[in-house]
Order: sequence, then structure tokens, then C-alpha cells
Amino acid sequence: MANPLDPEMFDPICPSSAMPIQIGDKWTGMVVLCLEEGPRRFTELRVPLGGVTPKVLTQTLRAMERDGLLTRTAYDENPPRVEYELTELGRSLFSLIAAARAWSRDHLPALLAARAAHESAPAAPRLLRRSPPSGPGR
Amino acid sequence: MANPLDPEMFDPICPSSAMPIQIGDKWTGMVVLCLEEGPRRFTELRVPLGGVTPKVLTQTLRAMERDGLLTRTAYDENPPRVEYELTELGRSLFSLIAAARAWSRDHLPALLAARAAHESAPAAPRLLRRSPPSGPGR
DNA sequence: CAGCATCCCCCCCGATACTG
DNA sequence: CAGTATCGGGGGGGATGCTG
Repeated sequence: MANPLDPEMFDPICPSSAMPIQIGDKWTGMVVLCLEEGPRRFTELRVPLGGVTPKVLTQTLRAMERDGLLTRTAYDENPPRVEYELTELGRSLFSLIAAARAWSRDHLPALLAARAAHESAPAAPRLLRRSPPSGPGR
Repeated sequence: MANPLDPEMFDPICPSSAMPIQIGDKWTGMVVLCLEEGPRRFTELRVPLGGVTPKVLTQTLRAMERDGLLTRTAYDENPPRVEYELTELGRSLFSLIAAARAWSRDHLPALLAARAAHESAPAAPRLLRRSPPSGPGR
């Protein structure tokens, strides 16, 4: 429940940008996964989301709060403590994320292969003649 | 197989922009659905995708071709004829789109309600005091 | 610790006009 | 019919610096 998040739970090499599926904005899906085991603090979330700036993470969390995907609870302590926790609606995204992951596992390699093939051989024939014109020139 | 596409198969009122799931770029998912029943021509695709400009549709189709989601076949006729058809990989997106639609049907109203509630009452309390400071001022 | 302010860049997307 | 060429706006996202 309160286990520390794995700093490498998201592979930076993973070509997630190539994935034809996206949950919300860039970081939304990963935030959902980070909150799977229970509430987390702001800085705690930044660990696995390597490189995300506080501004962008705040934007993401505010948008998710606005959409009812999570709740934000600020405790009036010193130092400040804020916790983010998924709502039922937020948890409903798990099935969708699982479907996206399953698709990626099964089909993303084919997509990447197709992409690589097109980069190495962009000279593929773009014209097919099925019904030749009545009078071909020359 | 060759039934004309319904010009209103995509509801312009539908707040698809609010959906926390996106397949590829803006038009990718809709192109996949347009090609569900078989190959379609360029102009044929433009009908249900109201408002999409030829440049953007071309970009979308080229990207999908590059990723192996569809094939492009140009016939050397006059007037020109080009057909786009889903590949097996492209068809593999159907299950994902179905999952996204099911989620939207079941949960999008709640998301929109949460969003509307936040707009009408942004004055929600953002501070909770659980552990009162040792000495509250005054 | 949990942010806010500011600046900036890139890229997606659209509007318009033209072509083989 | 099926695009291409050019221009331009908007916003998501990142870098940097500062604050209660």
C-alpha cells in the first residue's frame, strides 16, 4: 500500500510515443498506475515520472482532479503534505490501460517494424496500374 | 461492403475531446472505423470526417501507412483513383476502440459531470487540517 | 515540500490556394 | 479526384527561477 514507487517502473527506452493509444495527456496514464496501490505525495510521484517538471505534473494532476479522476488532499502541516488518490472513476481506467498494454505487447513490435521498413525503403512503388489508360503516351 | 459512409456517423456534438483516450492522432480512430467495411477512396473518407482538410487527412493516412495500419493503392486511371484499406494490424485496433467506447458509455457522463461541477464551484476547499500546528496564530 | 511565474519551442491542426 | 504548397494559430510540454 505504501511501498515506495520503483524509479524505473516506466522504461525511458520504451517507445511509448509510438503507441497509437494515449490515456489523457502525456503523463495521465502513468499517474494512474502510480496511484494504483494507494495515495501518493507530489514528490513521490515525480520519482518514477523521470524528468517531469513540477509545472507539468501540477497541470496534469489539476486536470485529473477537475475531471474527477483523483482527489487532492492538502494537510496543513509544516512541511506541507499533499496526497493524491484515485477516485472510483479514476480506477475505472485500469481496464482501459490494461487493454492498451495488451495491444502494445501483441502488436507494437509489428508497428515498429513497419515504421523501420518505411524509413529504410521509402522508394516503395506508389503507383499500381490496374486499368491501363486507353492510350498510354508513346 | 461498399455501402456509402454515413455523413453523420460521427456526432460533432460528441465531446470526444473530453475523452481521456485517444487512438493515434486526432482522426486516426475515425479513419479506422470508416474502413471497417472495406477499402475506401480519399474523397469518400472526407464525408464522415466533416471538416477535415485534405492536407491533414493526407498526413493522417501517410502516418498510418508508415505504421502498417493501412495500405494505399493508387490506380493509374483518369480520373485518378486511390483506395485505402486496413491491414491486419489496423484491424487489431478494433478491440481497443471498442474498449474505449465501452468506457465512454459507462463513465464519460461522470467525467463531464465532475468537470461541470468544478467550473461552477471552483471555490472548493483546497486545504484540510488534520494535524494542527503546535501553535495556531492568534 | 509543493507548488507558482515566466519564457519559449515545437508540432498538431486548420484555412486558403493551386495542380497533375 | 487526389492530392501539394504555404501560411498561421494554439496549446501541450519543457527549462529555469522563485515562494509560502
